[in-house]
Amino acid sequence: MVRFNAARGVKDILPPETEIWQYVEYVARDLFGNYGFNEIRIPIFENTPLFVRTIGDTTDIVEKEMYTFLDKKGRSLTLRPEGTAGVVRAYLENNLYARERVSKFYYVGPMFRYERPQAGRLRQFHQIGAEIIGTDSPLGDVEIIIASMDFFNSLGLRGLTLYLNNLGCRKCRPSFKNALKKYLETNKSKLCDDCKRRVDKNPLRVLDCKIDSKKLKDIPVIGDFLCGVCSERFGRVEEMLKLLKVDYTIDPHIVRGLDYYTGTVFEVKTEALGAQDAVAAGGRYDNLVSDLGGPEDIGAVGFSLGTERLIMVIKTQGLKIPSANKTDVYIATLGEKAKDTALEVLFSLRRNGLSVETGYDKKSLKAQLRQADKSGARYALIIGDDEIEKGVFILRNMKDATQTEVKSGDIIEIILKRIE
RNA sequence: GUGGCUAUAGUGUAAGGGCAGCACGAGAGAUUGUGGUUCUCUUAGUACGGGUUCAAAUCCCGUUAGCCACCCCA
Repeated sequence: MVRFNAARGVKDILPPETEIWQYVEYVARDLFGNYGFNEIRIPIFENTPLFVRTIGDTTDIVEKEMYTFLDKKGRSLTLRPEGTAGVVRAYLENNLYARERVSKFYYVGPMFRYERPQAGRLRQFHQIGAEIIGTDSPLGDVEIIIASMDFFNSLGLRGLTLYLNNLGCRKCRPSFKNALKKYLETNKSKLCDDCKRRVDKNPLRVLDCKIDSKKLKDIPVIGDFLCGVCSERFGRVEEMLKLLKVDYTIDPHIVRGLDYYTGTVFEVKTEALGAQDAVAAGGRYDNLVSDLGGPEDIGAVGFSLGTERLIMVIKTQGLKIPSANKTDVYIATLGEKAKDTALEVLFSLRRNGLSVETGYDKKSLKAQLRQADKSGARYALIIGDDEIEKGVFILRNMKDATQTEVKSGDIIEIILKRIE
């Protein structure tokens, strides 16, 4: 017997875990709504060049992690590995910059990266993200950072740390990059093999290499190279965070794996997971809109969080989530006539907004009540042939095991009254 | 992509060359039409493919998958 397996690195999300997903997404919609973000729904796949251009052709994501395929007309398409590129593409394609000064979006959905799977690292995973496009104000940076922290806090997460860095802008980053490159070349012998490759291709990445970062003394620090505008803005971000009493740690090793980042970048890490501890990350990307052919000087900032990782933290910290979908009434029947009556009552109760269950197979009353108990129903409605003769049903309170005969004609009214 | 660990009923585990067991779950029943506790019964498993051996869940090889670290990141 051949059985089918899910593809590697993908996961079924089953009840009751889907309740956590629904709750997390509900809280996200509510909170981002309060922050002025509107939902945007963008395609799962895009033309491949969009991702190559925005994420950067020497990044790991583009070099080895994309699900890229040809369609029947030979076009190269790619399953989105992240959300920002698609959002910015949609923003430009729909000329949203002409419609409003600043656009704020959030999105929810699956992303795809061909990586070796591990707990918290899947090939299809889910992100919730938000973007502010149309301003380079430090207030945007702070809104994005605080929206993400508030989101985690409102779910009750503990043990999170916010790490912050600044990557500089078009003006100041090149001088830092050159200094770094020069330094790395003279110290090349100390580097690991991966980093030796990076020196030419993407020197910034050496900064977050765990092997080398400790060995390299007096390596250039971006902070010393920031131009006036960048350091002023970053100072303002720090001021606002302090004013709002948001704790953070400056970490010069945060460089991000996507090339479009400029200025403020951040990661939120948890102590509850293993090596896959980044639960959210983001930053400013002031050049991306113009790089994709849009107007100059449209600043933007955004972040995304990994839903699977978030839910892992929720589970390991044992956080409570409100449970939904409780059965109100379970209908049990006795006899043949009762079946038809029960059928009518079942649907009319449901049409009155009640959550009602009944059994599918012929079973003893005992078994039916057992099912009722298991379903968590507050009431069992027992419909028997004898009672039908008298024009009544038996309404049993499952919690205190009391039961009363109620007139069958009044059943909806009575149950609605008791349930509320 | 590199290195390592692991794989036994739905779930969690035991058996470490010689009869696959336990707990939970699920289903049925315990004097006729009344749930939860208790008791009884039933259900269901050695991931897949090879090899060694009289004999393999157990040893070996391969595959697949999960996990850990690296890498990377959400």
